[in-house]
Order: sequence, then C-alpha cells, then structure tokens
Amino acid sequence: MSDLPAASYATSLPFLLSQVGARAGQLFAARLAPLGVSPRAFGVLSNLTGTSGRTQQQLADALGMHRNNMVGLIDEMEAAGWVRRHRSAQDRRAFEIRLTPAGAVLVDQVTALIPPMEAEIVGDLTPDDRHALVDLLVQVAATLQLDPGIHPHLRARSRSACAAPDSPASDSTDSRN
Amino acid sequence: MSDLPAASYATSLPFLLSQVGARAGQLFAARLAPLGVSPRAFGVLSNLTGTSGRTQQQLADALGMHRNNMVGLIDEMEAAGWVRRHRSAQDRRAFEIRLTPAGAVLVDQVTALIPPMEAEIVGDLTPDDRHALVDLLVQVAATLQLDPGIHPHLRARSRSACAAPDSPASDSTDSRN
DNA sequence: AAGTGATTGTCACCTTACATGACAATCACT
DNA sequence: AGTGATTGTCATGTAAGGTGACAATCACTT
Repeated sequence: MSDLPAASYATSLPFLLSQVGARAGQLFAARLAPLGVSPRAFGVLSNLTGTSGRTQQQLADALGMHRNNMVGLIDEMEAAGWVRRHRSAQDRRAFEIRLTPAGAVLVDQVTALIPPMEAEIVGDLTPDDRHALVDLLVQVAATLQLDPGIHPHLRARSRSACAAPDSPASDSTDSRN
Repeated sequence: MSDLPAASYATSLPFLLSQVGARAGQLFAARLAPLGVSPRAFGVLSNLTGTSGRTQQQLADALGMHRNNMVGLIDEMEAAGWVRRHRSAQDRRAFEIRLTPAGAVLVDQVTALIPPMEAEIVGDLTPDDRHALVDLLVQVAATLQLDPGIHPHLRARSRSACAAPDSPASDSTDSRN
C-alpha cells in the first residue's frame, strides 16, 4: 500500500466517469431500495406519469429494453400495486399499462429522494460548481448519444454497446466484459 | 415519442452520473475488448506494474474484490501470458503474481488507448471544460469516498454498496432489485 | 516439538439475471 | 379467408457473482 502514484487511467475521463457513475448508480439503487423499487422499475413508472396507458412494447421501446424483460418487470410492479394491465380497445393483443394512485405516490416519493441524493454527491461543491458539473455531463451525454432519462444498462448489458470507430468488425466478443 | 419534458430525475446528478458513467464503462470495455482484456483484468495488471510480485490476496485487497474471484481472473491472465504465478519464498501458501513482458506491453497498449477514448467522450468540449470536468469528478469521487483507480464494480455488485445515512438498519432487503 | 487457530489459494455449489427461441392470440393487409 | 407481422408470454440456456468448505501453510502458544 502507499505504492504507485495513481496510474494515469485513474484520472482519465473514461475511468473516472465509470467509477463515479457506478457509485452513483449504487447510491441511487440503495436509496430506492427501502421503497421496494428497483431503478429500472422507477424508470418505467416515471415514463408512465402523464402519458398513462402505454403498451408494454411502447414502454420497452421508450426505455430501450427488450419486451421479454418487460414482462417480469410489469409483473412485479403490478404485484406491488403500482400499475395495472388493461386490455387495449384498439389492439386487443396489447396491454395498456396504467399507473395506479399508489404508483403515482411512489413516483413522488422517489422524486423527493433525489435532492438528498444530490447533496450526498455534491458534497462541498459550490452551487456554481454543481451547475457546471451537470452542464458538462449533459454535454458529454449528448456526445455519447445518450437519450435523456434512458439508462444504458436497460439496454443489452454488454452486447455491442459501443461500436468501435476504428476497428472494422468487432463481433468476435470472445472476451469477457 | 415527443412526450414528456424529460422528467426531473433525468437531469439530476445521481442519474446523470450513473447514465454517463455506465456508457463510459461500456466504452471502456468495448475499446479494451479487441485486446482481449476485461476492465477488471486491466485493473489487476495496472496494479501490478512497478510493484510486481504481489500475492493474490494483496491484489484482492488492493482492488477491493474477493480472493475467490481473483482465482479465475489470474487463471485467465496467466493463460493469456500476461502474468505468472511464482511460489512465495516467505509464505509458501501464497503465489507471487509477476507481470510478464507481454503483460507490460499490454498495459502500455491499453494506456495508449485512453487518449482516443477521452476524445470520444470529450467531444467538442474545450480543454478548459475538460479539465474542469475531471476536476469536479475527482472532487465528487472524494466525496463518495472512492479510492483512486478502484472501480466500485470490482467490489460486491449491489450488496450494501452504500449505507443509507438516515435509514437505521436496512438489512431487510426482501425487496427485489 | 506438538498443538491450535488463522490465512492463502482453490474448488464445488447455488442463486440471480440476461439473452434466445418458440408459442398462442391478434392485427394488418390482400 | 389467407398470409405475414406484431404483442405478450413462457421455457430454456448461459454467464457471472456469492457462499461455504477444503488442503496446505503460517503464526503463535505451551
């Protein structure tokens, strides 16, 4: 211990962002856990507020996840009483997922948890610094072609998440993750 | 589509950091993949440069991961020819993990990949903005009590990663996740 | 020197989560 | 009516991480 002068990667943006982001994600999940909500469930619920009655397929498309994985997620949320499945009148194959009052309350509860989480992350940063950080992150998010509010982990976990710019066809993927 | 004005969480620091960080992690892994290295393997290799001859337990402690998971990781890296196990003279239970020349070359290769990755993330940001972002992230990392160069995902995945500040004893964890 | 507990590396088992492919029901279109 | 596509669902396989136990070795005591 007390050995190397922190390798160069440790202060690089790719690692730093991944490191801090992973922690922020853990924090996010940990703060939501007492309410019994997973981050991805909250994503669905949040996407449901205001425009209730979207089908599972529409939700899956909006969040960038596969419809198969949406089934179990809706199951849990319906069991928790946050949403309900209603047969669509236009398309009797589809279910309209409607937010229940309890679900709306939950979204409000989670939303109320965000400011304290911000405080935990911001620490001693000045309001100006905080705003600058958010602004810079939004720019980086745009550079990385991220859709606002859509978390990359909802998509395929590690499957061709980022196409290499120079490598021709990196479909080998025999490597780990 | 073209529906809600991006929910408030989407521009919050917890989500934004997690979102951008997840993408950065995917990018990091994707760029390392052509070399056949996983991010965690690189973490071990990087920790080995300069102070070669650390035992698996020391490496596990340094990176915050469990020694059981280190076994397979060292297996892969030894099979790849990046490291070799040597019986420790002081402690014949332990293996000294020594970096091979090929392993040192690999670390250099990965290090050379970082600047292009930075460019992908930085985008059109000015050098001043980039430096400001790194500086702010370092401060946030310190606030979150992150050790430089140690990625949270090497530790327990989502198990009590962040102790709640207000909740007394959240070991219930009967909730999904 | 022998004994006791702790430590190191290893292995086997279990659980979880994700991806894949197939299926019945329904739609859109001919 | 018929054909292909779509929606939700389910069953399967696969990969990764966590847990507990084990032989070998160490550190310490008596």
